[in-house]
This record gives sequence, structure tokens and C-alpha cells, in this order.
Amino acid sequence: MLQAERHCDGAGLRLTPVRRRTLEILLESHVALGAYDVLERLRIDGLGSKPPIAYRALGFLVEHGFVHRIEKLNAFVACDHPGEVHDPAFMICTDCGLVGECQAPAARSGLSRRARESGFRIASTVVEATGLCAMCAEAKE
Amino acid sequence: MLQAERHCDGAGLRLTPVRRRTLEILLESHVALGAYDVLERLRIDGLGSKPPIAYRALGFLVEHGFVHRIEKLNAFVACDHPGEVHDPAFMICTDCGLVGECQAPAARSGLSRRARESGFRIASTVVEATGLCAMCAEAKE
DNA sequence: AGGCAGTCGTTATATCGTAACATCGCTGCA
DNA sequence: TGCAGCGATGTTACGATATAACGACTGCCT
Ligand SMILES: [Zn+2]
Ligand SMILES: [Zn+2]
Ligand SMILES: [Zn+2]
Ligand SMILES: [Zn+2]
Repeated sequence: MLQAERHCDGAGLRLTPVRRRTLEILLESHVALGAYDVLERLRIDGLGSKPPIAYRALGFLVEHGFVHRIEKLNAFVACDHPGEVHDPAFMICTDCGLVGECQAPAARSGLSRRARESGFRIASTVVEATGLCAMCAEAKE
Repeated sequence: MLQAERHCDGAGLRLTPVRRRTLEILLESHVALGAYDVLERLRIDGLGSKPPIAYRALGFLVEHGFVHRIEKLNAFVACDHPGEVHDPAFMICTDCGLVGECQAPAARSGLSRRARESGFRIASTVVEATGLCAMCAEAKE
């Protein structure tokens, strides 16, 4: 949160109440939240109740790297390393919903070679693994 | 198409008219099609007009590896290598919509190391790159 | 003051996806 | 033959996700 504030100050970005609270909501959650989950919490706090409110705040946070969108879940998680340039990959537990972020340069470089071969120019990548987290895997034994 | 037929015969799977036509529709398309795009074509052919028809056929085809779902687009493409066990990755052109499939063992192995470190057990992966295909990149020069 | 850009608030609608239940046709078996 | 069981299909109805479009407000610059 502090990192986000500093980054916004430094980059001339406006971390408005809605955006700030949206980021807090995601930081407080252990699991990915859908836009409507976020919206419901914003509504409770009196910060808006219509979809565009949530989608705009999430769009801002994603655009500036404070939040990632999980395509597989149509949901959002706070970034582990906000501010840094990175190429995230995610591990999504199908049992408990936990979403872990890690860096996946290997994934991208693997793709990169294929891309170069075919002349494709990568702008961004989505890398998401689905499975069981350590805790849930152990619980299943 | 022939491969799909043979694979279904061999595995005791029923490639019914709706499923068969759905696969044909995707094979004929250069770009990923949404479920409702597929449905519209099925409707024209008199094979069904309600969403579950398309979703069920697509579900069958995805489950048996004849078709892949592109999470980033909420859309579907026919597999390049049906029948074979593989770990697909996709390159999605933002200009022309072309979706290329390639194999990405590197992507998965990069993730795998991280997964092992954290005890996460991968069941499946999504690897999708967005950018410009060779043709569109050249056209932009 | 007037113009401009960015944000917010709202309405309405588009797009994507599924639960639930009825029905139909086949297969195996009494 | 008659019928249970099963997978596939057809249909209704709804839920979930996402965006277009427009107006109002605010701070800032000229
Ligand atoms: Zn991150
Ligand atoms: Zn778990
Ligand atoms: Zn494939
Ligand atoms: Zn292209």
C-alpha cells in the first residue's frame, strides 16, 4: 500500500479514494476477487455501486501494475511486487482459491524463441497454472 | 477432421452432428470464435439455437483435446495437433485476430520449478501471448 | 470567465455462461 | 416385447461479466 502511494506520488498518478480502497480490498483478500465482489465491498463503504465504478478503478490499478487480472478466473489480485517491472505467472488452487504470484521469465523466454521463429512480436503474456496448493495437496493425501 | 473421427472411433467417443459441425466451424475459421459466434453458425445449419447447445459441444471438444479455449479472448480455436498429448501455448494477434498454436514445454518447465519449490501441483496451464503477428508487424512498419 | 482534462455517477445494454428440467433414441436385459 | 438406464439434445430461464454513452463535477491553465 505504501509502495503504491509512493509510486503514484512519484509518477503523477492520482490514487483517489475509490482506487485506493479497491487496492486495499484486494490486498486484504487471500483469493482473487471478481469485479462484482470488489464492487459489493465498495458499495458497503459508500464508494459506489455501479459496475463502471469498479471496472474503472480496477482498470487503473491493472494499467499501472498494482493489480493483475487472472484471465482464467475473470478476477483480480493485488500484485506482490508493485512498481517493479515484471512478468507475472500465477498458480491457482482449485480447492481453496489461493492465487500465488511468481516470476516466469522462463515461460516468456520459451515463448520468445517460438515467437522469433515465426516473426510474432510479443506485447504481453498470460501464464497461469491451475492445480493444488501445498496445503490442499497435503490435505488430500 | 479425419484425425478427430479416427480418434473418436478409437476411444469410443461419439462425434455427433452438432459436435462434428462445431469442430468444422472452428477448423474453417482463421480466428478464435466466441461460443455465440459458433452458435450462430450452428443455427444457420439448423443444428441448434440455444447457448447450451454450443457450450456443450465446445465442452466436449475441449475435454477431448480437439479444441482449445483461449482464456484471454473467451473464445475457442481448433487444435493443431488433435489426439496428441500436448501443452499448448498461443500467440494472439491484436490486429488481425489470428491465433497461432505452438508447444510450450519451456513455459511449463519454468513454472514447474517454481511450483516444486512451493509444493504446488500443476494440473493444467494457460500460456497466451498477445502481440502482432508477422504480417501485421510488417504492415505497421 | 472560459476551456480543457480527468474522474465520478448513472442508465442502459452487450456479452458470456450455466442451472434445471423435459425429451428423445439407443442399448442391454428381463 | 417391454422397459430401465444412459447419454445427448432441446428449451426456459437466469446469472455473471463487461462496456458504451452521456452528464456532472473538480482542479487547473489561459
Ligand atoms: Zn505482480
Ligand atoms: Zn489450496
Ligand atoms: Zn492443440
Ligand atoms: Zn495479425
